[in-house]
Amino acid sequence: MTSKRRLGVETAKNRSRLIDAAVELMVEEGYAAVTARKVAAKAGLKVQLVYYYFKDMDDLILAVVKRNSVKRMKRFVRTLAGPDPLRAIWVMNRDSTSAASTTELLALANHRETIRSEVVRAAKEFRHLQIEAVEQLLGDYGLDREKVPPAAVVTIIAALSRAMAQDSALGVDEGYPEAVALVERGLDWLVQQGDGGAGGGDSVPREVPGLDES
Amino acid sequence: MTSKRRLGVETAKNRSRLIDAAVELMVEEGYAAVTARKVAAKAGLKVQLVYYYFKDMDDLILAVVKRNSVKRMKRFVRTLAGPDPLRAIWVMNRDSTSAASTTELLALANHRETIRSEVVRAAKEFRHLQIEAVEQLLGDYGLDREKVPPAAVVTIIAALSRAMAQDSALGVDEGYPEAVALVERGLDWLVQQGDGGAGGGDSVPREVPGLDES
DNA sequence: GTCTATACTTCGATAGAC
DNA sequence: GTCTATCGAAGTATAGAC
Repeated sequence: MTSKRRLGVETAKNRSRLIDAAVELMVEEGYAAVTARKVAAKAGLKVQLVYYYFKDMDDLILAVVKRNSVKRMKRFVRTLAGPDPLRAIWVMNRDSTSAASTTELLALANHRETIRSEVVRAAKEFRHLQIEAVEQLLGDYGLDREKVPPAAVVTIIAALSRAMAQDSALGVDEGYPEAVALVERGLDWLVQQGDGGAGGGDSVPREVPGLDES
Repeated sequence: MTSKRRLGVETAKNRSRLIDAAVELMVEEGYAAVTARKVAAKAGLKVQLVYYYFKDMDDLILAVVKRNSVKRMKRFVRTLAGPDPLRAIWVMNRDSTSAASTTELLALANHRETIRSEVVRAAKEFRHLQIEAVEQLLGDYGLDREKVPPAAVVTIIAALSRAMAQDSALGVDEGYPEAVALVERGLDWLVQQGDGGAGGGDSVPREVPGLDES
């Protein structure tokens, strides 16, 4: 009813190519460069195909966001399966391959409602899952939730990771080595609480965490 | 030599208005909306004045970035003058009035070289000054730099602040109350080391910082 | 599904009169 | 310093033939 033009299948090969092209463009040149013409050119297709597969440009961007969310969730589930999930979460967050597109998506979400709601939805879901996982872990370690709130740990780790990814993309690394070292110390300590000095093997306990009296 | 067109004074009233308009547009609609026509319209001026005062659009954006840096530096210097500079730095970083433009500028810096170098320059300078200030403070408090590295403290605080500002702009606050509380606890503890339980008065020491054994 | 053709808008940027 | 006039390039989106 709403639109005269009516077509566009979901699992088509060219549709996927257009999304790929859009992601590349966003990373390389920024969201402003994601135009129908450029996307089509990068995908080796004609402009009109963009409008055949997507309602409009917002619809294309939305597809990019969703693909992004799905990929990240899959990685997260895989990550949790391994040993030392706490540090795995940290490393996963630190991974900066998707840092560039995250920055762009964040900026985009501020100004386009459809994008915003999807970004927010995915972010909340992801955050909750991480908190839940860490709650479980710290519980297993027998740690007091009051002293080491899982939500705080996850949030600080995520914040530091994102900032580091954003800054290193620009070539700014001032302070990060020290910050990372401090977090690592904290994680060492947390994990050490867990295996009680028996299981792991190569975990080097060292001392107390970061902010302790001298 | 390079350009035929040659004019544009630095301290003109209309020049400043154009920068104002550019900032507003960037915050409200994103950097892609900062076009010569829209900026002029928002400033109530004719399009051509944009090109009279600025070499090109990049030049305008650059002016926005510089104004931003200067403003932030001034706030920082003011901030350091007061009592409890450590917490003042934290509060200042948390301030989210400029969060929106920061997100945009960050995204922009990834793709435009002239913007990037200025953003990076300002970021590094600012970070160094903060680290220096905190080093001084923690030194006064008689704290061991190995246990509480100033660079790590500043970086984590800045990272958490930025992430929180970005997320709250979108309406995501999951985990932040807990993270903020943890940081506050840490700051309480640090400051407490400083005034030895004498000076301040209303500072409630409570206990040890965040990541301590139970 | 894909292409041709096309309408309309907005953009950056400049030349030159006043 | 500001305005009129003007380019050409690039953008979104649609209609309709094949």
